[in-house]
Amino acid sequence: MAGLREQWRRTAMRTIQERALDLFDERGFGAVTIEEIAAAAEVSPSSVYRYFGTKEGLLVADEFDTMSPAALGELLDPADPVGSLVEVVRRYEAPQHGADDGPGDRSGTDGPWRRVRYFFTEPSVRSAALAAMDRAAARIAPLLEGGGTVDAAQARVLAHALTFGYFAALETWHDDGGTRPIAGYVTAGLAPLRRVWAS
Amino acid sequence: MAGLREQWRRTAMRTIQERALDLFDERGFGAVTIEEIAAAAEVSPSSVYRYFGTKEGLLVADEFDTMSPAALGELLDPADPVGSLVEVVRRYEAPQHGADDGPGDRSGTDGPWRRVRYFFTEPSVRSAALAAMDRAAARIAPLLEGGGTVDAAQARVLAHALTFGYFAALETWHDDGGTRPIAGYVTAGLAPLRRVWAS
DNA sequence: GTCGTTCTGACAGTCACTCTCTCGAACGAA
DNA sequence: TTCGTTCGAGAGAGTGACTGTCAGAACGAC
Repeated sequence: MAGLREQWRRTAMRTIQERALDLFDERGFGAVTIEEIAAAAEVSPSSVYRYFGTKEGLLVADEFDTMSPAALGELLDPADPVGSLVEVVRRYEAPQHGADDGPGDRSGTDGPWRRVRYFFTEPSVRSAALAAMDRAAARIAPLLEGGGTVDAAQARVLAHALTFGYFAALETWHDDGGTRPIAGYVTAGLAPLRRVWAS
Repeated sequence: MAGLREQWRRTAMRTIQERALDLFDERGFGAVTIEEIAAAAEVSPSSVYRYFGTKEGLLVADEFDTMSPAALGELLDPADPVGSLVEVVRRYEAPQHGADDGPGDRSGTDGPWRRVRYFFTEPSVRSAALAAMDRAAARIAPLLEGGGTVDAAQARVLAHALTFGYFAALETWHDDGGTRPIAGYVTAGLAPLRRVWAS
């Protein structure tokens, strides 16, 4: 059912991303070419572009981008978007999101840290991450009109406030060293925004 | 005092920007090369890069980027940032911001419309605009800690909420055709955010 | 097995952007 | 005014991200 083709596509994407991360960590983002990444992953450069679009996409590729609107709607409570966001982050942070290697040293594996670090150290990647936040905002904006207390324009503003507020919290987390759980930073950082939806 | 050098630099930047806009409007952003812009403005391509850094910078170059922190501090009231923002937009929209051509047809001249249009029609320009908002947020964040009611992390979140909320309002304005004043869209769109600073 | 579709890799081309170097013109001081 | 100094402009070459197109191969359905 999974489709043999689709299955191989996923594993190919994973290995490309991993090889890319390896090279980036080793020599720096700017010093690695797409061609080298393709060679390391044993695919053609064309495939890298087909899968990720841009070089930055290798780091920013986001499962939320491909999530269906319906699934997104279940995640987000229009009455308490900040709480929903914290919950999503908390679930996302739970184990299993470190590839499926057993317990042990987690520093070099694939916590969020490894990818996200580049959001805040590599300007072009930061820009791409901002664009991803922007796309996310466009998707959740309609979901915020729920209560009927805000119109479409305000929903758009609040969606941007949420997604980029999240981004800001993520940066604080990064600046702190990226050790403590992200959810705490989101809870604390976005606390003032809760007043928007307070009764 | 103005420095003869600095003066010519400014006029050069103006003409480059105007020629670029002309070409973009005529043939589309993607179909114009830096080389053509440089030729039209009678400067070298090197100068275009020196002045604006990137092709998108031609449209996103922002006087707030170069504004001193002190001047920024005077514009922004930590107790009512939304009101301050509206006030800045209102002042920015007042006449005189249309170059120094006399009254008359304003459609083709240089209202905000002409540049801002590309923020929402050209993806790469949108991305650059988001980056500019991000830089602005980094600059105003420290100013929001005024009351002592928010810490640095929360100030960063709120700064992003403000700047990208503004961006969202701007997009609504654009989608509406860009005719009515922007300040109205900012006031209406950011209204829910006022609750954050409500006593 | 066979056909239509879809994905892949190869290739070439464009252009944004960087780096380096040289020259001339503006600046500050005598 | 004049003489160093400094700064910016232009020229040129190079890199690499990204875009198209195309032929061939693997896949899925029958």
